[in-house]
Amino acid sequence: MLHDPAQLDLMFQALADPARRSMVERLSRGPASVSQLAEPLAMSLSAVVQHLNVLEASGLVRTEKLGRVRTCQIEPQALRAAEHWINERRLAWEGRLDRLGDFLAETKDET
Amino acid sequence: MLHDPAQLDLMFQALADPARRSMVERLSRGPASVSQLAEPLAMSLSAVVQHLNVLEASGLVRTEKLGRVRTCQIEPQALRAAEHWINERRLAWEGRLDRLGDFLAETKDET
DNA sequence: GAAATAGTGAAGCAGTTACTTCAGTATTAC
DNA sequence: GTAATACTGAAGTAACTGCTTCACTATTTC
Repeated sequence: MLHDPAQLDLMFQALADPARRSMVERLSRGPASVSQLAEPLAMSLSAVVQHLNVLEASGLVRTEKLGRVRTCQIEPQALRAAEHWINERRLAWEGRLDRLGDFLAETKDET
Repeated sequence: MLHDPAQLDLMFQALADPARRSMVERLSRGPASVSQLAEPLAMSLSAVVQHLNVLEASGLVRTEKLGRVRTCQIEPQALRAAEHWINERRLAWEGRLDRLGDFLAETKDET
């Protein structure tokens, strides 16, 4: 699994923009062309292509060009890597709280 | 659960920086003061405070000042919100793939 | 109460980001 | 082969980031 810090930078950076998240959202419902991704967004096609390049560089999206149409897909492994990083930290924190709770409960028993 | 797009912007933006992720990592092992957070980082204390403000604005970290020491803690609910957003999209995509697989399997049966 | 500690706030600055427009290149349709 | 489609690429720009330094304010500690 990709745990390269630079890759995480790129993924979280990519997800930090609402236009890009809406593109990921759209792609989570199935592949789409650049124009289809652009359609609901209030910005030029050029801007959408630039966002798409960010998503592709982050590894979250893979694209393939057939004829004049560039078709885009989600790369679920990259999503999983980002999810995993967050999950690990949250579990570490929650585990700590649990152990603290146990300790306090035991301490209380002993008094 | 916080699904405000602007809040997600702030959270992902906050996680996009390696210094801030390292601060979250440190905090996942327990609360820390600003100086303790700064210690492993090769930057001024001022810079660390600025990163901390970003983390706090995103909701990922909560801080409390007692005397002259500001103690920082992870806010696991915020982590969970970010995790949840990613998870939903990944599951949508994977569910789609599964249904496509089923469809292809059925189609094959019928021939 | 003087000195050390812990953090705060503002100004400044180089680099990056999120767009824009405009001009271009393939590919496909008629 | 002409026109429409689907992008692509470069240049420009305004706003935002991630630092720095320096001056400062509270709190402890001795």
